[in-house]
Amino acid sequence: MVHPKSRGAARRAMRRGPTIDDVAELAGVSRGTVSRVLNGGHYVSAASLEAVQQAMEQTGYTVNQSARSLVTKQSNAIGFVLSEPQERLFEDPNFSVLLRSCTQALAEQDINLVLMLETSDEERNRILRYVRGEHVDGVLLISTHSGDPLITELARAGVPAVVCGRPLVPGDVLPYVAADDREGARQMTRYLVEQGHQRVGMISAPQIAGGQERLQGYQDVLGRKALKRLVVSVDDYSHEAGVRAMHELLAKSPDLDAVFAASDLLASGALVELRRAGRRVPDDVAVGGFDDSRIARESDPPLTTIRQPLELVARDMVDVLLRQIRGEEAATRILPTELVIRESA
Amino acid sequence: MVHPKSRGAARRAMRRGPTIDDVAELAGVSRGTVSRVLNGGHYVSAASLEAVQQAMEQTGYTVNQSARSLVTKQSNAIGFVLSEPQERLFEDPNFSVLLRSCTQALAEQDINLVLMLETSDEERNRILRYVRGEHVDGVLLISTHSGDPLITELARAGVPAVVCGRPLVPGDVLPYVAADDREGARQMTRYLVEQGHQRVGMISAPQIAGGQERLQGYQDVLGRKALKRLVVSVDDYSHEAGVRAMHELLAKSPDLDAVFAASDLLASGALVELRRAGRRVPDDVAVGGFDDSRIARESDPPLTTIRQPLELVARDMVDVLLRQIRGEEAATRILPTELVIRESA
DNA sequence: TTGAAAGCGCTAACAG
DNA sequence: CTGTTAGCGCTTTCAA
Repeated sequence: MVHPKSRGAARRAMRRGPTIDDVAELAGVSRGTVSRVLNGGHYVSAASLEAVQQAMEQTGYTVNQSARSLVTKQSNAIGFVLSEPQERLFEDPNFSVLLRSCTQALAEQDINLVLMLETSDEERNRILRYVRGEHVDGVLLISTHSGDPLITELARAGVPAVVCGRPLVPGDVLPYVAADDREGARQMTRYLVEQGHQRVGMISAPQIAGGQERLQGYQDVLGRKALKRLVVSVDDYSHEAGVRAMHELLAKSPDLDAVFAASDLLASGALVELRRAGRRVPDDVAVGGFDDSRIARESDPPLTTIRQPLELVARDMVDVLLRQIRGEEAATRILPTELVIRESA
Repeated sequence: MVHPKSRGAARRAMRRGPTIDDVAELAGVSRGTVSRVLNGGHYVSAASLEAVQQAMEQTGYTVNQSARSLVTKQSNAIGFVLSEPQERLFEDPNFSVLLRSCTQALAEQDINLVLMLETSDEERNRILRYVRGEHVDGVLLISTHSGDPLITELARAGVPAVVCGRPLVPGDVLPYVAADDREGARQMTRYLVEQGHQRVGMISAPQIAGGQERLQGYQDVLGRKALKRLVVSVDDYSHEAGVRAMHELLAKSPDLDAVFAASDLLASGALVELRRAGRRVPDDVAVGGFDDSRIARESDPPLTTIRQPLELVARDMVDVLLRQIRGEEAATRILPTELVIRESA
């Protein structure tokens, strides 16, 4: 019986796979030729190519990415960095969609995604060290709160990066991909008004990515000044904040007949509070959300909301990042939103 | 003006950081000594250690993981594989918690998490190739549906791996970490009975991880035979399935006064359907969920549910996997659940 | 079109 | 305790 301590090491040693040399030998060519077929097959005769491919098949060869990276300085991986000081973002249903879509888009190009959480200053430094150490070729950054130092640090380090949503730091230091938050907010506000609602309130979260724009869109339609009493601001896009904000709004403007919440999560909280207050939705108070996330479908009643094309945002982020890595032009992109009418308004 | 194509390459070349030799030179020691401090600092004099650390600081040195991996055969990364043929799992709030907690637990050990989605047979093969190619040292597997081929393939390949939840394949081919689903279901069922409910129905999902056990727990308390009319089975843990199942259950057993749903998502669907049917919760029908996920707090009314210690599950998965990688004993672990009483029952 | 050879940056013996 | 050295598996000149 083998000592347990040694089992892993033993198996690991056994498991060492075929190298480029094994393939070369079997194919009867040099190591250089095998490398050439690995990298596009240019300047290789048909015969050699055939022989090498067969040999690779036979041996079950896989490139050793470490060896390759050591010389090419490319890791074939990108970092997906999530900045979530309040541990909140991870619960956002939008985030899941984004992460899944990015992973998929990258997998199609055979690129791997390594997930990193910026939960503290310490972690941020770990991430920066890691990224600067060329462990990843670039970074997809999901940053929601204003003034995230990571954005400027990444930019300063010259690391290829793209942000989701307009970065909440001064200057356009990094390219970003975002939905057209402002126009989306206009769409919703206009719709609410067109439905005949006289007093349309808003639950806004100006410090969260997109929050400014959503508030501006609302103001674009309803005017900037006269609405103080109809707007309540919260700190994040959470359900709980929605509950509290709705409570406050009802207190300030008991006569309101519609409310636009800056996210579906917020809207779902508003729904709960409205029911508790004995107001029917949409008959007494209409409710509009933003995001068209899963909860929009699952809340009761289902939410009328603004759809953000998140799958597209993800694909575009990946596209912009890869271009940037290749040294091509990488411009910010703004994607159109769409009104989705359900039962809440 | 530089041609755009070359910009990336140029910057990349510039960015090449300090190597172990630079540090060695600056510290006035050999490359071997630097390597030693990098790997635990054993057999190094206090003076050398000090000098090296200072030199590392000064140069801003970071190890080149590729070079290291090339010789150690360890990638310092683990794969987090999510098998989700129906794209459903990613929307499960439990999954987010699991992913976040695993990422954090690994980050604490300075290990990176690479995320992989098994969305198709093709993707599964890509994952297997990748894993066999030693790109990761081990795999954390989240597999919910029965008969996932990845489980057996991973086991056959001899890759260190641990599954979340009891794997739905015959034989214990891989160690796993799970909450005590069966006992949790008993806790809930008992509670419902103790509250005086006479006809306790169940919405079960026997094909999903933990689903069998949750049904068994219910049957442990209420008896196996007599309850056919009170149990409805669904295909997954989704909200929509909950709506449909509740509808069906109400049709089959209009007199039921409580229902235990095998997940919070399912329970939230049941809540919607009950309201539509004009039944008050908990007065007419009490509802119990399972998971204590975010929705349990956010649904209306908040759900009485069974808490799964997911953060703990995640930490234990990481622990079991790392042990396995080190060649130590790696045993399956079952974690206790807890009844959380809110307003729905 | 191909082979030979020189590293990439690091770890792990091995002598000292 | 420390320096020296031999690779790890691959890409990439450079000649041929």
